[in-house]
Parts: sequence; C-alpha cells; structure tokens
Amino acid sequence: MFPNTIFLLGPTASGKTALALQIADRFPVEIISVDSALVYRGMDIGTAKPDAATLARYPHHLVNLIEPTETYSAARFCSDARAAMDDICARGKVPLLVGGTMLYAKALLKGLSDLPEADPVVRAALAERAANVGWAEMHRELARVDPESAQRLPPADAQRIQRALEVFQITGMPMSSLQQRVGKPVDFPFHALKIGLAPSDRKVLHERIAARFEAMLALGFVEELRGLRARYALTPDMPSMRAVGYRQAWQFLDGAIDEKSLRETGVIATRQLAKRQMTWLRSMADVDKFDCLPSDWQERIIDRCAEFLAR
RNA sequence: GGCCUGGUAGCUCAGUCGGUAGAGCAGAGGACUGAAAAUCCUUGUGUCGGUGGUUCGAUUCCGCCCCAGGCCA
Repeated sequence: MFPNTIFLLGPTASGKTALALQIADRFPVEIISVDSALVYRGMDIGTAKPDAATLARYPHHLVNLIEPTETYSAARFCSDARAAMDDICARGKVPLLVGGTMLYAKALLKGLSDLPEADPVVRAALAERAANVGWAEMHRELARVDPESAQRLPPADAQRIQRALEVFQITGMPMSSLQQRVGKPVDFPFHALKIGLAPSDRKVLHERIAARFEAMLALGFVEELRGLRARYALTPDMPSMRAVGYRQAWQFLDGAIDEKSLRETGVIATRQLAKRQMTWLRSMADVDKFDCLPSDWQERIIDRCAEFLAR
C-alpha cells in the first residue's frame, strides 16, 4: 500500500498557511512548501513567508533554499519534494504539501518529460540573437527545426520559443518529439488527498489581498528589498525580482513609480496572480474543492483529513 | 467677478482639417512541460459634459450653461 500524502493548494491570501499549521497541530504531518517564491532566502515580507518562530515550531521543507540571484525550477522542485517526502515517510509521518505554484504541484503529480535542464550559456546566446533579429524571426527558425512546437506557440511568446530552441540545440531533437509525460502511477507512489481552496466570492479575496499588501508595506517590505539590492548583485530580470510585489517595489526604488502607484499595481498584480492560480485549480479535476469563506471551512477540511488518514 | 486650460471606455489619455471614435492600463475569458509570483493569446457602443445654433450631417465649428484645475482681481 502506498503511503499517505496530503496536498493543500490554493490562491495567494486564501489562508493556506494558517490552515496548514492547524493540520500540523492535529496530525503527524510535516509541511512541504509548494511555492516558487518561498524558496528564496531573504525574501520574507513580500512573499508572506511564515515568520522565523513559526518556521522553528513548524518546520517547512523547501523554504529558504536558494539565494535571490539563483534560479529554481519545476524539475528541481519535483526532485527536492520527492526527497523530502521519502524522508518524512521514513520518519513515519505524512507529507503535507502546501502552496500555490500549481505548475509545481502538477509536475509532481503528473511528472515531467525527460528534457534537458536549462543551460544559461545556451539561453544567453539565444537571447542575444533575439535582441538582434527579433522573436518573430526566432519563431521562424523554430518552425524549421520543430514545426510542431512553432505552430503551438505564438511568435511573441519569447520564453517558450527560447526554451524550445534551447532543447533543440542541446539534444538535436525537436522538443515536441520529446514531450511525452513520464507520469505513470508508479512514478508517484503515494496515496494522495488533494484539497483545493476556492473562494466563492472573489471580492472577499481581493479585500484580503489589499489589506495584506498594505500590511507588508507597514512591515517594511520596501526596506527589505532595498537591503537585498545592497547585499546581492540583483537585476530586475531575475526570476526572484519578477515576483509579484518585488517587481513593483523595484520600480518604486528606481523612482519609476510613486508610492500610490506601488500600492495600486502591487495589489493588482497580486489579484491577477490569484486569478491565474484559481484557473489552474479549476482545471484540476481530481482535486477536492473547498470554499474558504464560510466560517467553518477549516474544520471541514480538518475533518476530511481525519477521515483520509483513518482509512 | 474676469481670463486661460481641460471635461471622450471603469482609469490615464489620443483622435476626428465636420461623415457618430481608439490606444495603454484595469476587467473578462483562455493557453501553459526545467523562469510559473513567469510568459503569452483573445476580448473595446462609449448620451465623445449639457443645451441651443450653423450644416444634408456636429463628438468635431459657434453661442450660452454646468463641472474641475490654474492665473488675475
């Protein structure tokens, strides 16, 4: 029989973290973060990372893993998460995967194709060439070596065109021919309860997002970024600095936008993030959805966990 | 009170040498395989402030009125 594991997936500001702590109080679980922003050390306020005391009392795996100058990936998440899950199970506990980065969750559950990992040198060369000839031309070049991918991708989707060209350069094969998911049941040997938080009223979530962004500013979010910029050789095109909030705070520190605009764009970007996360959740048919607005929503999910773990 | 500048999509604005109008942002929907808090796609009818006038035809020209901001009293 496969060991148990619980997924708790939801949009930003839906209350995932608080609920995870409650679950940890009642069941023998260990938390694994499923979040592409919490992996960065020093990015605490803007990512709504649990504070040091909470992290000490409730150890979180895959938090504070890398420097903000580094890059993480869905593939690395998969191997890191699987290693953590094996550890936790070996200790007789249940992995509780909590987060909002749906690609990571999907990759873990369904698997990824056997593709080469990102190569900074190849990417830099492609980016330089694109700067000269434009992405439309890069798209035409992709059409010559990988017509299937080129047809699927709009000529403006620089990121995906670059990736497809990168895969071709490294392997000599079109990415489309390699993209067969390897996610067979044996690749995910766990019995999983998948819970998705889906607020029934988007307005309430929007209010929470606005209040939380305001609270972040009051906690010194801008100062946090100022400190990071002083400590690391950061650039605005690094994945960490493109994170919601950080991108806007960066512009504010550069004097490109004023404080009012920082508030507005920060909240808007967070709302858009939540919307994208909810779109993903809706499309994941095998996830149990719970409305996270009724007063007793947390108890209902805890009951569901108890039922699952008692099987 | 006088003069000036504005009043056009939810917001910021462009424009129509007179033939009822379009960008960015927001919103909505969608895609998504090693950057995913990323990247990209689709989607714009609104008494063009009100009211008279000129005109075949006015959001556009003219008069008056209302509102906002500025300057002068």
